[in-house]
Amino acid sequence: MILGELEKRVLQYLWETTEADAKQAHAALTKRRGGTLNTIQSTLDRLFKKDLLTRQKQGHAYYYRAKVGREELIAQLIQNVTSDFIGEGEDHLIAAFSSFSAGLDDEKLSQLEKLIQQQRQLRSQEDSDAN
Amino acid sequence: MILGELEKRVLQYLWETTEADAKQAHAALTKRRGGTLNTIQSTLDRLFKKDLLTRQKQGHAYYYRAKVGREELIAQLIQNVTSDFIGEGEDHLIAAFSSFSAGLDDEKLSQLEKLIQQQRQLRSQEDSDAN
DNA sequence: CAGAAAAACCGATTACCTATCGGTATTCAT
DNA sequence: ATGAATACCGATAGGTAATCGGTTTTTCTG
Repeated sequence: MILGELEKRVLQYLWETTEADAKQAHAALTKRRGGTLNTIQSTLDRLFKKDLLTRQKQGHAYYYRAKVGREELIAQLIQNVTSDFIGEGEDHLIAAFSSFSAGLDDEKLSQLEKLIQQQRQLRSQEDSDAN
Repeated sequence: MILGELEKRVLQYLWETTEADAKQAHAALTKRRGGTLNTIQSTLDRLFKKDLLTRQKQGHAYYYRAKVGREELIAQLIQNVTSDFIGEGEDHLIAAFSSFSAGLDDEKLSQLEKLIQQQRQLRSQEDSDAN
């Protein structure tokens, strides 16, 4: 799935704003770029059809919300763009790490390790929560 | 940068084969999909213009080689597709990790840690090599 | 060197997608 | 019911991949 320039901006806007209708989005996004309400409307619609937004009618207008968070979308995009190059049983992140590792300095490596620890910690907590 | 379906196949073929001209690529790729030599030729040319291949004339034909390896390309693609969502000072891999971590089991986490260790080791070796 | 063969190159077409916007149909509130 | 607000539809422009026919250029060979 490919995201156009405007679609990306709309998504980012919705992440900030939580919820908006076409009019609000248009007001917010058109300060620095022109374009009619209709353009925003069809962009929202496209994103909705791509299953990236939810919507709900309130009064006249649909109110849209992002259905996926930033992290989740990033994960989706990475999978889409790399899946053709990643074989069965191979993990996307592992492949990504192999791709990036050469460009990482010591600090970044440590940072990653910390994140891994955090993730582990998070899980043991969840486990005890479940009991 | 977006890669079309055929472009991806051609790249994968070149990673396997190291070097090939249009004719060879056509022979290899067209068994299961039809298409003329010309199609392969223009695809090779497009990839060349995208700076993903190098070429060199030998006899009649250009012989093409992949200019980027698989890992490198994956890294490029990830950066392209995510850069709009990643702020200054934020690292792509770190962001990717955040995106994927929820989907990783313990084994994958350990695998990542190992890779990080390897990367560190690799560096200390390079350091001593340099001396 | 001339002619033939091979491949590159050029241009057109099709298909798909985003961005854009005008015009019409709906819907809602009063 | 009527008018305003919004959704919906359809058309257009612009970009890129895939496809392929036809022409030009290059290279090999006799």
